[in-house]
Amino acid sequence: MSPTHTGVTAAPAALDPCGREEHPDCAIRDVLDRVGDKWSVLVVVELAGGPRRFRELQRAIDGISQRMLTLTVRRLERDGLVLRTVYPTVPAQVDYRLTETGASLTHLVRALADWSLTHRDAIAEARHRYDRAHPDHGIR
Amino acid sequence: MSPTHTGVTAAPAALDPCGREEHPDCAIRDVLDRVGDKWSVLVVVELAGGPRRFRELQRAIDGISQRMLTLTVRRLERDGLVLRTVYPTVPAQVDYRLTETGASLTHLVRALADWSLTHRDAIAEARHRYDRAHPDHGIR
DNA sequence: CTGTATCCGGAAAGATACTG
DNA sequence: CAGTATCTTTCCGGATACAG
Repeated sequence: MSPTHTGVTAAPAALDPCGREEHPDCAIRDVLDRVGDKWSVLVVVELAGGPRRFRELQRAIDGISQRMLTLTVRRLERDGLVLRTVYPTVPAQVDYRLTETGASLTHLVRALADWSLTHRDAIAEARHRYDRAHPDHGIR
Repeated sequence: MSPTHTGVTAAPAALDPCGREEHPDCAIRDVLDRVGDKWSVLVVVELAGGPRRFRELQRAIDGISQRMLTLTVRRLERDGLVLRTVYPTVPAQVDYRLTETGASLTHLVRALADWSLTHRDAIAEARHRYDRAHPDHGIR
């Protein structure tokens, strides 16, 4: 029961989000680095509704720049989450759709959204309380 | 069936990860901004194993700086995911533990980890294929 | 021990112009 | 339409010093 949990069963092990805890590269970090950036999830969410063309994505996502959309879909393509199809028409036409792997991500996204919806009010309250208690704290 | 899905039922709506699609502030983005940063998840993961003191967290997380740990736990505290308790001993002693809300996050984290474990090989392969096909592409 | 306060370098993001 | 190429700005994260 020592606070430094020297006993084998004293402290429950933390979650092991990694395949092998010996391994330094954490599995969770992998997902997060892939999905945790500003735009990837929104692209996946949009593509969950079916194939979309470049401009459709850009219009749907609101606020994303051409550059960021390009980078985002490229990364998703590279990771095998999104399939990019070019039709040799003129002007060029490209569509993006989720692969099997990418589609399996929508479950996670939905779980994320559910959690967020469930707790957003509690979180907003907590923030207000904190901000009132610590007026000039520069936390973002 | 037109590619621009002008029909009402032509294209399945994308996932709605937001409470009200009218609302601009997306729920998912909220979670992601909170949880998608470099360290928050690792802190939550560690705290899932029980309360930890500042130094314990820092030692456990490996690579995190004092500054980043402070910022991370402060944000988590502000959002009501982590409870910070100060014991007026000398030297000061502080412990952090998950709140109810914070604990509920561990489910998501586990889901994230599971997904990652399941697909990491496929993703690694996809990357190698992509990188072989597009040798000098500067994608990260 | 548990932080706060600065400073700084580099990566990410945004804006914009241009091309096939 | 679907990008690429640049340039600029912003901000995250590390290092360090110091304080309660």
